[in-house]
Formats: sequence, structure tokens, C-alpha cells
Amino acid sequence: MDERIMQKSLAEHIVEDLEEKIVDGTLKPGQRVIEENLCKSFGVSRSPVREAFQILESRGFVVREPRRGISVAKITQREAEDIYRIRASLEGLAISLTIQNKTPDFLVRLKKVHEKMIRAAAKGNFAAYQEFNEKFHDLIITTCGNQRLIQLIRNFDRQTMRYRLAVVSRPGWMDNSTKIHAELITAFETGNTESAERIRKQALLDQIRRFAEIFKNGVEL
Amino acid sequence: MDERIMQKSLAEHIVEDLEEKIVDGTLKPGQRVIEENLCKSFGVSRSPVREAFQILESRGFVVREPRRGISVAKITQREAEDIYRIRASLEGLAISLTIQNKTPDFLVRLKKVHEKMIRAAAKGNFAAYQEFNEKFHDLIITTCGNQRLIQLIRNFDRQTMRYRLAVVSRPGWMDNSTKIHAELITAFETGNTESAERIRKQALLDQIRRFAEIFKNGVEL
DNA sequence: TGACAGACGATTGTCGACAATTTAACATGC
DNA sequence: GCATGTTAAATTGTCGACAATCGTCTGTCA
Repeated sequence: MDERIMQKSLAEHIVEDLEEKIVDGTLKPGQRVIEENLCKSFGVSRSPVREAFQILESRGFVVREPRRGISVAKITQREAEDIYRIRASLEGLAISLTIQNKTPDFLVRLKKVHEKMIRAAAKGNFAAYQEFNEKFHDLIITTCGNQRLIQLIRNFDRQTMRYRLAVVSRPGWMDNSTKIHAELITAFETGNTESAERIRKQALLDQIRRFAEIFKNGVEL
Repeated sequence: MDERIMQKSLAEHIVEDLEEKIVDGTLKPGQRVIEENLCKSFGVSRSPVREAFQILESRGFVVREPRRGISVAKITQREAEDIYRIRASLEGLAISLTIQNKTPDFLVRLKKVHEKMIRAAAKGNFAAYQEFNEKFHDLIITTCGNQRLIQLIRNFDRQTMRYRLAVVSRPGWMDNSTKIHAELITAFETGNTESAERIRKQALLDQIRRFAEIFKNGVEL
């Protein structure tokens, strides 16, 4: 190791890199990951690599079989359902807290993102739409103020993100999504907690059905 | 290391031991924990100890300041509130799932535990009452069938467990608790999901107030 | 006497090597 | 030809040591 300029732990870098590769599909679910290979490609020893695996395991991105090594976590249909049910509950809570905590500029910012989404949709710019979609929900979540809750939701989101493409790349998805966001904004404006919660929960629960279809069509786990 | 009989990882043992010590208060919140000391007391090298810390950190029992080492996690009043809000939401979900999933013997077993609790209360056996109380809720949670949910709730429960004593050792707590359990059982019997959820959520939210009092009275963080 | 600089000690981050175990390959016998 | 036992390779679990960093103590100077 020569570069001592970086002040943030070596393992963290590996975590970020691997998590990104898992999320974007470079590393496939079920794929075995050998420590030593990573040591070479990162040019470090096994200690930070193992530490990184530990963190990734705790976040649910990899699984470790005691003497068998590490592989990228698969998600069964059952687990996807489990996760989405939890998320629905958690995001419901987040929304109710956000409505309590919201400052005046929250709605302004939310609407701004929403408009950008609409413009992206009009241009058919799917990638941009996706990006603003994430920003939209992220804004709602982070405004809730409950740090642990934010962390939990973010993590679950990233765990299922690699299957997202299959979920969102369906005809009419953008239109449906836009409609839901508009409804959410209305609920936020009127401070209708119950309505906002219900809308978001339903949207997430609907995704469970999409997942079921995906699994039926035999996606690579 | 001489004993190679054990098949389950060395770090896991350390995790269990430390988590127990943190939960039961042997290790105080905020207390610094030095790796090498543990190495000596466990008779192992630093690798498994560090691995254990990694796991404990991910579970929220210790915090690591980048170059400063590790200390037992404190819980601020704010965090306690945050955690209990999340738990309320999560346990609400668990209860609704349990009512969907429950087999005939679930209620039988639940009632059996409940009766043991009442007997323990009659004898003034606080420790036994506590034990059955945990079993009561654990039975409800595990019956929900959502593994990730079970894990999450268990972990949050253990994180706040070290403050439990201060919460439950209040006059009238056993009576109140018994009453709530009776109501819960009724709700389970009639399959009244909404009622069961509400009762449990309220009980957890009430504990937030207790925590506020504890913090006011200046407990050791 | 008080503040600052430098050196020392303590502790964590990282490394390379050894030990243990699992997987795979191979040879042997029926 | 197939099953089975044995050996070899690959990979993980664990170890002790070195390097980097942070906190503290001490000594000097104003």
C-alpha cells in the first residue's frame, strides 16, 4: 500500500465497489466470489476484503456458508415478497413521520422533482425518469427524520434493486407511476396521512405481484 | 487453539458472548472495548475478534469511530424513540401476518404461556414472569413466517433490552401487561387483525414515554 | 505559570503465512 | 462400468507481526 492519502477505510471502498457490482448485475446472484481473486484485483490483502464481505453479508448482499465461502445472495420469490411487505410497512411509517416533520420547502422540492419526471417521461428518457423517480422517493424517506428507518429502507431498496429493471420496464409503468406520484403529492398537500400511506403501501404491494410474474417467467433467480 | 471439536466459527462465539454482556449490562453503554484485551480473555488472535466486532456493529450493539476504536453503543432518547416507532410498525405487520398464518395450536400454546405468566405474577416471581412475557411475544412474532421480519424485530428487541429493566420494574407493570395480553388473545381468537395490531402498537408506543422518563431521571445513557 | 512542540505509548489498520477443511480428481476393486 | 476410498488442489479460518495514527505526557520557552 502506497497511497495513504485516503482517509476513509480501505474496506469501505471494496464494499462500495462490490455493492455496486451486485446491484447493477455485474455480479450475478448465486455467483461464487473468491477472496483471493478480489485481493489481486484490488491489490490488497485478505483482511480488508474479509471485512468488506462481513459488511456486505450484514446488508444481505452476499451469503456465507460456513466453510464453503461466499456467494452473491439470491432472492427467492418468497424472500422478495417478505422484503416488500416489510418495506410497505416501513415506508408507510416514514410517510406518516414525513407529514409530521415536513418543512414548507419539502413540497416545493417534491413538486420540482415530479415535474422533471414528467418532462423526462415526455421525452421518453427512461434513465432520467428512473433517476428522478428514485430522488422523489428518497426525498420523502429522508424527510422523515428517523435515521434508522432511513437506513433500513435504503438497504432493502438496494437489495431488490437488481430486479427493479424487470419490474419497471413494463408497458405503462411510467404512466402509472406518474399518476401515483401525483396522488401522493395531493395527499401530502392536504396532510392526509392515511391516504398517503395507503397509496404508497399499495404501490409496493403491487410490485410483489410483478415479482411473482418475473419468477414465473424464470428470471435468473 | 486446541479445541477443534466445535464446528461453529470462532467469531460467532465471541459475538454471542459480547452481545450477552452488552444486553445484560456487564458492558456499559459508551464503554470503550479494546481488541487486544478481548484477544487475551478469549485466547484468540485479533482476526476473529475484529470479525465479531464487525457483526456487532452491523447489529447496532457497538459503534466504531474510524481511527478511535470501538465502544458499546449508547442509545439517546431520540434513538430509543426511533427504534420503538419502527418496532411498533414492524410488530404490527408481524401480528397481521400471524393472524393469517396461525395454525390451530398457536392459540393453545399462546394461552398456555399466558397462564404461566399469570401464575408467575400471582407468586410475585418477577423473573419467571419476564421470561414468559418474552416467550409470549416471541411466539407471536415467529408465527408470522417472514424470516427477515423476525430477525429485524429480534434485533431491535435486543438492542433496547438493556434498558428494559428500568421500563418494566414499575409499579403496576405486571398487571397492565397481563391485561394487554388478555386483550391480545381475544383479538387473536376472533381474528380481529386491526384490534390486535392497535393494541400491540399502542403498548410499544407507550414504552416510548417510559423511556423519556428514564432519560429525564438521568440513567447512565 | 501557562501554552505549545515534540516524543513516547497505546491502539487500530493492514499484511503475509500457516493450519484446517472442503472440493475435485484419480486410482482401485468389484 | 460404477461405486468407493485415497490423495491432491483450492479456499477459508486463524495467527502473529509490522505500519500508521491518535492521545498523552513531558519539557521548554515566553
